[in-house]
Amino acid sequence: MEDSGSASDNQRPWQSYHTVYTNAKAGMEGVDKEKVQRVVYEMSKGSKYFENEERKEAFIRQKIEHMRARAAKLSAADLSHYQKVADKRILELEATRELSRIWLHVDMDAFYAAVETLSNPSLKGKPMAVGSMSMLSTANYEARKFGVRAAMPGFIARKLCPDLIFVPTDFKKYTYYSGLTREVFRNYDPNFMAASLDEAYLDITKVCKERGVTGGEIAEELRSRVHEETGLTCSAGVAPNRLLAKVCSDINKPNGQFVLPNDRMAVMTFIASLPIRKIGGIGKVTENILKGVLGISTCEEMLQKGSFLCALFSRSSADFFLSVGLGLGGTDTPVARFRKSISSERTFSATEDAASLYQKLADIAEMLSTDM
DNA sequence: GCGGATCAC
DNA sequence: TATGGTGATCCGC
Repeated sequence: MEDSGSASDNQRPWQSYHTVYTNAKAGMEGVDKEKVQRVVYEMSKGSKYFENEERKEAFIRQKIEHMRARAAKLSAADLSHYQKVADKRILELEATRELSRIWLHVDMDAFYAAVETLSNPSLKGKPMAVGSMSMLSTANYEARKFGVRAAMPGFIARKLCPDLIFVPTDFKKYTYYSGLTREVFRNYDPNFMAASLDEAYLDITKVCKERGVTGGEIAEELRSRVHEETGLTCSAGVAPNRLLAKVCSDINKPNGQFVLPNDRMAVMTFIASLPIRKIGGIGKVTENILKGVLGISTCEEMLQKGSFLCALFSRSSADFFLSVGLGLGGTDTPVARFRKSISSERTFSATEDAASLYQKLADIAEMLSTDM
């Protein structure tokens, strides 16, 4: 972990503001990352948003320092104790390993952008993003070559790619096409789990067995049928659990697939060199903390540093980290899921006018009431 | 139990 | 000019 207050940052200040848009995303392999970071920094510096990001980054650095100090204080006896704790947990987790089910994760390629291109074919081959000057939902692959990506504000994207075409979001359209894909999914697993409009998990164990085909063959067929029914392409991952299937669907994106066999050695080899940031649930903060405190970058290192993980983190966090190191993930078919909360929020420009703040509160409460 | 932080899409 | 909205979970207090 670099020290963000170092002299080198004063020479290249944009490198201290480096936590946004840095994780690898499909279609962004050839991008000049330093140029993108410089443009993002130039467009961001001085803004309230930027100040808040810096405040959050400073807080994380402080948290890392605190945890490093705790780690350094651990005695040999402590470490020996926590090594035993970790070894025991690893054995217990290993005992839960399930290799009898085949999971498929399907992920539509640049979904919103692809749908918009279907309804307006003149967009084909041109850099395009769905969203507004404030925020982009997604960008097509032509735009990604310029460093434009989902969650980036449009005004920065236009700086990176002056010819970028902006298309406003149209959820009705995406919901309709999502429904078409789900009709295809249903044929392979009637209990499939929708993760969003453009992602789903399918337990294809049964259909593989009944038809005497491999998971890879099902994935090829499903992707063809999705394309026939919608004109859209998707990518798929096949693996013994959902966590791994999700990682696999990203490997040959777009319009590709990757199969990880139901074999313990294959899983352990696959997971060994895998960057932890690829794992769902490990975001930029957790990545920074694990790297900064324990030097952990790959899943394999989760097991090697098991004693520290058990010493420094809660039981549930340590269990999650160790299970990642083992390549374990969900294999069950959860029953119906219930919504636990409902909320409404709106971003607005800063004001100290009490009357206007109360009015906004009333408006948002009204929207929430309508939703409920 | 609550509010803030983190994460995913 | 300008950096989203919804829902879930975890942690510290």
